[in-house]
Amino acid sequence: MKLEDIAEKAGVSRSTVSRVINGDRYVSEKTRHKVLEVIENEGFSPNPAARMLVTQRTDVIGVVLANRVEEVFSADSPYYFSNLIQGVSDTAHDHDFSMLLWLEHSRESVEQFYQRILKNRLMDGLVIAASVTRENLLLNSLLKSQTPFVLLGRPLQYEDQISYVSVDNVQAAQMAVQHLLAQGRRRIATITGNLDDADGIDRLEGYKRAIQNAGLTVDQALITEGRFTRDWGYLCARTLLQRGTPIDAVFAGNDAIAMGAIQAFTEVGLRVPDDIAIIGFDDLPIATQNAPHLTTIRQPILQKGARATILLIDLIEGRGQQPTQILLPTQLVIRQSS
Amino acid sequence: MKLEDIAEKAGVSRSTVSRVINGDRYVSEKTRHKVLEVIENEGFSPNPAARMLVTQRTDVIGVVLANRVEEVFSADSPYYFSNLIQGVSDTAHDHDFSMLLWLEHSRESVEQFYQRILKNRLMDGLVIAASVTRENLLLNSLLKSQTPFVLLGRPLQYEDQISYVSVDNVQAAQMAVQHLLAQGRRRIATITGNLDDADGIDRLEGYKRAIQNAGLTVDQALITEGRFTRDWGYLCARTLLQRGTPIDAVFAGNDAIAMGAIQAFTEVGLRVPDDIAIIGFDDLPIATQNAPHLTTIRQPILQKGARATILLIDLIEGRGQQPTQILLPTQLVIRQSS
DNA sequence: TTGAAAGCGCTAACAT
DNA sequence: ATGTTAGCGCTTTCAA
Repeated sequence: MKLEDIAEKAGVSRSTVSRVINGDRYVSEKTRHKVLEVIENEGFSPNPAARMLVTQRTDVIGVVLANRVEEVFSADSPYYFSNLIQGVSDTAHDHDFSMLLWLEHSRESVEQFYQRILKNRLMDGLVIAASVTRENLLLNSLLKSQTPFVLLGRPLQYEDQISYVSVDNVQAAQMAVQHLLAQGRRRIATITGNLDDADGIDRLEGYKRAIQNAGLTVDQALITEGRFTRDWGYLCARTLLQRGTPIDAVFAGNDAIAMGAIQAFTEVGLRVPDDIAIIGFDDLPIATQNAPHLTTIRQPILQKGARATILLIDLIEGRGQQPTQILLPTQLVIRQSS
Repeated sequence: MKLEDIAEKAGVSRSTVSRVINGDRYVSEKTRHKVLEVIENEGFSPNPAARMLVTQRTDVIGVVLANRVEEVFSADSPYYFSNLIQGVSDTAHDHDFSMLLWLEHSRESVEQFYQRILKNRLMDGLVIAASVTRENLLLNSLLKSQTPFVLLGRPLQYEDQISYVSVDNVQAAQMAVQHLLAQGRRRIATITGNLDDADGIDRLEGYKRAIQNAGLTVDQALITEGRFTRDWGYLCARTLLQRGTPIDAVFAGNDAIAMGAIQAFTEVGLRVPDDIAIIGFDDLPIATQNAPHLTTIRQPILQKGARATILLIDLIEGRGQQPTQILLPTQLVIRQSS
């Protein structure tokens, strides 16, 4: 079934059917009705390939989850990326876009992965959720080819040339540590997330600022460099314990880290929050699924995906040409662990 | 940049370039080399719209996650669907397909959702991960239009006309309950998953068979109908407690249910496994993230996605026309909760 | 307000 | 082994 068949059945020309489908104003009510009726009866929808070929638009966006598979969807935080995708998906479909999902294959290099994406010409633009150190190839090619894209998270390079959506990690981390300070804690440690990632870097920066603003000095013995996983949280907490430096609170780079840390502290008989307070970041479901419920910073994950997609579609449709940066608000959620 | 530009630079015709790109045998080594060199230099890849238009193939598959959003990606088990998607994605890309992801929008009806998918003509076929009661519209239309598709999970209708990949839930559930029986448990209750879903139905069936095979009688007071979520597990466990019927073990429809049940039992002072044994289904990460570690049935989630995709691509490419059903093996994983 | 016709970039049948 | 040519099903001038 094609346009021409509809045209014939409706007694009009191809062009008129096309006009009806595309909402052109210059069609009489009468013919419009007739044509819509035939389309409805036949359950017709236009061939997207033919349309793409002439319009040079696909109405498809790509979503790139560029962290290594195991980190993205494995043990700890599938929730985070799942919600991101849901936010993108909802918004995309609101604007009649479909969504091509790109996941790194376990048996391929990052370079191959990016090549695969770049070679695919089925997308009008990309939403990229990835730690950005590794994707110079991707970012460079995209910038060079003028392909519209929006980053989820602050890029470490070209910050002013790139549209992105994030939260104010520095400010949020400060808020977290200030909360611990307000509880009377003074020996506040931190277990960072990945420090090749703006989220990790900025949260550490916020920690330091809060400590300094309180008139304390930043003590390297209180800082452990981890990754955004539960296992790393566990390991880094043990490292802190082994160092022997007294601590009465920990600011964790995210909730997964916090859960691992709680486990480590609990195992050696420390009580949370009595002996040691813990605060996380994200407010994932795991935050409230075990005792003690986790005090944490809530960030609007779904909205991050949604706003990024709106931004991308604006870019694709030629609205708002210059790079835009959006920081979404966060919220301190006080529970039992602090 | 198009085929013709490459042709010109390589000093050959459009068709020859096309032949090289599509691996046609009838090209001399010399020209093939020349053409590939130009393609490489220019970073050319062919316009998929043009190719689709003539080949009537898109090399795109769709993945439909048709449960309500909240159930798919929310609190409990994003892990399950995430891994499914990863399995599909890996396999799709092995065969040079891209993957269009379909998530139900929070503000749309199932019917609208399915219409949206059916109207999109950008896919050669579909992998459908959904409880199947609700998608008569989808299945019917797909069957009628001869669109290739593969179901993840056994369909409740048209079972012999439909290709699907699942595990042998009946047998697996029997294995689970037999394990409890072997531990000397005799008052074995079950908290089912959704009973409008083949997984839920078949696991209940397996439970009943195991009970009967052991010479016991199925007691309705030991059966609670739940859903595949932690919350339902919690609620149904409380229901069991309120009924007052003595129980010494619970077969949960999945791990999320099991976790909720453990919480409910622990809250009233029951010890797992001393007072009550629990067994789950899936073997998600949550199974080992809290004490006691959960005894459960492991199912190969990634492989489910992978096999379904292979099946789908076979269908698309005209191999193996008749509907195929695949049941993947499961495994009893004995841990602390039993 | 409508129709005729050109052309988007590719593949594949046919010719050579 | 390579080139020529006719579409694939749409949108979009241009003309009427």
